[in-house]
Formats: sequence, structure tokens, C-alpha cells
Amino acid sequence: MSRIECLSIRYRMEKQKDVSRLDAQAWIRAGAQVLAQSGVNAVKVEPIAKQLQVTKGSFYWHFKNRRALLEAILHDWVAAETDRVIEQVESEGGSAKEKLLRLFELTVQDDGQVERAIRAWAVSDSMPAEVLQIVDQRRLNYTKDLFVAVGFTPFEALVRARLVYYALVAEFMLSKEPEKRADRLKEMRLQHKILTHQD
Amino acid sequence: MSRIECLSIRYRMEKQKDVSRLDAQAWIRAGAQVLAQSGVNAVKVEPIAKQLQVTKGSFYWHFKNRRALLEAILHDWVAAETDRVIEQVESEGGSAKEKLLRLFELTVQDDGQVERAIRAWAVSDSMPAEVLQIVDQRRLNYTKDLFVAVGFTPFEALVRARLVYYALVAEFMLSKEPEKRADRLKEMRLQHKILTHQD
DNA sequence: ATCTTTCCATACGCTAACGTATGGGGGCAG
DNA sequence: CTGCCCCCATACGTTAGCGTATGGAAAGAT
Repeated sequence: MSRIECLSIRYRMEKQKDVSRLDAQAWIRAGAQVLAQSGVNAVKVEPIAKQLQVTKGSFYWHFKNRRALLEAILHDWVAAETDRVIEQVESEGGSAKEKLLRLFELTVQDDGQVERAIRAWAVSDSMPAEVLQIVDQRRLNYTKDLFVAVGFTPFEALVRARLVYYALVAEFMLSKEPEKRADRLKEMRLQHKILTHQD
Repeated sequence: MSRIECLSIRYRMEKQKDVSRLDAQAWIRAGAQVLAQSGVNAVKVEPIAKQLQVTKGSFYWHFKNRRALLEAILHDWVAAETDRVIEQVESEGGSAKEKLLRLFELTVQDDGQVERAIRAWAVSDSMPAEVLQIVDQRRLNYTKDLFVAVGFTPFEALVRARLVYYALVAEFMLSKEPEKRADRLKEMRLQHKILTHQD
């Protein structure tokens, strides 16, 4: 009996960086993955524990409760995703027009799985809703500022920023055939001369 | 004892049309209301039963299970909401341009509570997702046809239809200050001369 | 080498919700 | 009046998931 128990070695054939113990970040990554694939109400402690080859004893050491994990996932996403694109656009410099084109390119890179899940989550929870509100505001403002720098009036710039951002969000939500997403958005921008002064 | 039991009369001081018994439609209405206010994962049998002043014994007589109620709610919404606007636009006749203007007016009437909840639901459930796909396709096609009737080429019409529909969907999803929604959308349409032939 | 801290396993209690089984009341036909 | 059928109440059984309590192993500290 005791000899058998001595054989109870923990096997971890997963692609973990550390074979032994987990940190909070591992839970956040796993949770974000589940969130992206199955929505927020599928982010549950025990199923994720099983996936990570541990028990929830681990979870409740790293986190106060389930909601704390969700908040951590959300804040991680905000920190990683909101400013990432903006910084990447700004880092390479160039004219405002070039920056806008780079912005359009980068925004369609992400398939938007996580963002779509978070938006769905925000429909029935004020916590992510408030966060998303800020994120949207920040992105819209940045886009508007670029349009202003191109030479549009603040009002024209605001309307144009809304146009491109709304189209992007709707593409993420409807999201049939994401391969053609970039094409559809580009068609729209060209057709309506989004980067050209009218009159 | 038996005398006390004789006093077990059911009081219903709710605003029900019929004081006595419920039909499936009552459950669907109540479920849709919960769906609109709290999302799909709040649509649960026993809480709704309590709200309707009955027990779930009633529910499981009218419906096979919870999913059947959700499907009924969804199909009710599709039947009532998808074609309602289209029929209302068509019924009054007029030129294609007038129809488009009426369409823009009517679409911002609804506050979109139910639609937003259904879109959130569709993110993590293929059943409503497939229904929404059809609804979106139908709406987009109708809008495109109107733009064609106005005189745009099929391609131009498609792009314009996407523009206005994407903007509407995004407004519903972001949905801060829905009072100004109509204004923002109108600004966009005017600014980009959505009803005017360019060049 | 012991001691302490860190991290996790196990076991438990608890609740909300699903779905079922069964009985009963109340109207309606005959 | 009697039986029947429609609609609902009640009572169970069951499951999944949350959160807690406690012991214990492994690694680092002194």
C-alpha cells in the first residue's frame, strides 16, 4: 500500500515553463484562454484547475475568489491590448497619415476573440462595462487626434474616428469570415475617402 | 387543520390579464424581459417562476426544458423584430430615398436591450449565433437594395449598407448615452454624404 | 538540521439550479 | 354527479460550482 502511494508522482507533460508550481499569471493566462473560447460564464475555478493539472486549493491561495481572477484577466487585457497598438503605431513615427494606415493594419491583426468575449461580458456586468467604456474612449480619442493631425477639423475628425472604430467593433461582433474582414474595412475606407478632404 | 388548508386560496395581485392560469406566451414574455435586463444566463426557470407567482411545475408543463424557452424567446424576437421594421418601412411607400430615411428613423427607436443581450448570448452559443447571422444578412440585404434603388451601383450600395448597419450595431453595443445615438448616427451620414452620389 | 514560508491536495459544507415524479384542484363534457 | 383532462404544486434526487479549513510537502532561511 505505502509502496503504491510512493509512486504517486505528479506528471506534468504540459508545456509549462516550470514543472512544479504555478503562479497567479498561469491562472490568468488559462482563464483568458477559456474566456476567449467559451465566454465569461465558462471561466470557472474547478474546470480550469483540472486543465492546469492542479486543484482549486492552488487557486484560492493565489486569488481571493473567482471574481478576483476575472478582474485580473480584465486588467491584464487592458494593460496588454489597449496601449499596445497605440505604442506600436507611435514607435515607428512617420506622418499622421502613415500612422493611421499602420493603425488600420494593426487593428485587424487580432482576431478579437478576447475582446468579443469581454464585450459580451460587459453587457450584463457593470464592472467590465466601465472598463470598456474607458478603453473605447481612449481608442476613439487617439484615432480622432490622428485625423486632426492629418488636417481635419475636430468635428470632422471625431466623426471619421467614429466611423472607422464603429466599423471595426461591428466587424468583431458580427464576425463572419474574419479572413475578409480587412478587405471589407478597406473597401469602406476607400469608398468613402476616409483619408481625403472632401469638397 | 383541514379548515386552515381550506383557506389556501391563491392570491394574484399582479397585472396579469388572466388571474388564473398561464400560457407559454407568459413565460416567453417574462423570459424576454429578464434576458433584456440581465442577460441570458439570468434566464432561469425557478426565479422566473417566482416572479410569475407560480412554481416550475407550470414551466415544465409548457416547455420541455430551459433551452426550449430560450429558443422560443429567440424565435419570438426574430418574428417580431426583424421584419417589423422592414414591413413598416415598406408599408408607407414612397421613393427609395424616403424609405431609407424612414429606416434610419425606425432603427434608432428601439433601445436595443434585447438585441444587445442576444448578441452577447450569440458570442458563446452557436444557436443564437446562426439566427443572428441570418437576421444581419437580411437587414444588410434590404438596406443594400434600397441603396441600389436610389441609384448606386451594387458595390457602392453594399458598402454603404455596411457602413450604416455597422454603425448602428456598434452604437447598440457601446451604448453610452443612447439619447445622443440618433444624433451621432445622423452626423455620420451627413458628413459622409451617405445618400449622395460622389464625384 | 530544524524551522519557516510558500504552495497545493483533500475533504467538507453549502447553495442554486436543473429536471422528474406524483398528486391534486378545478373547470368542462356527458 | 361523475369522471376526465388541463394546469400547477410539492417533494425529491442530482449535479456543478463556490468557498473554507486543515494538513502536508517542498524549498529556502538561519
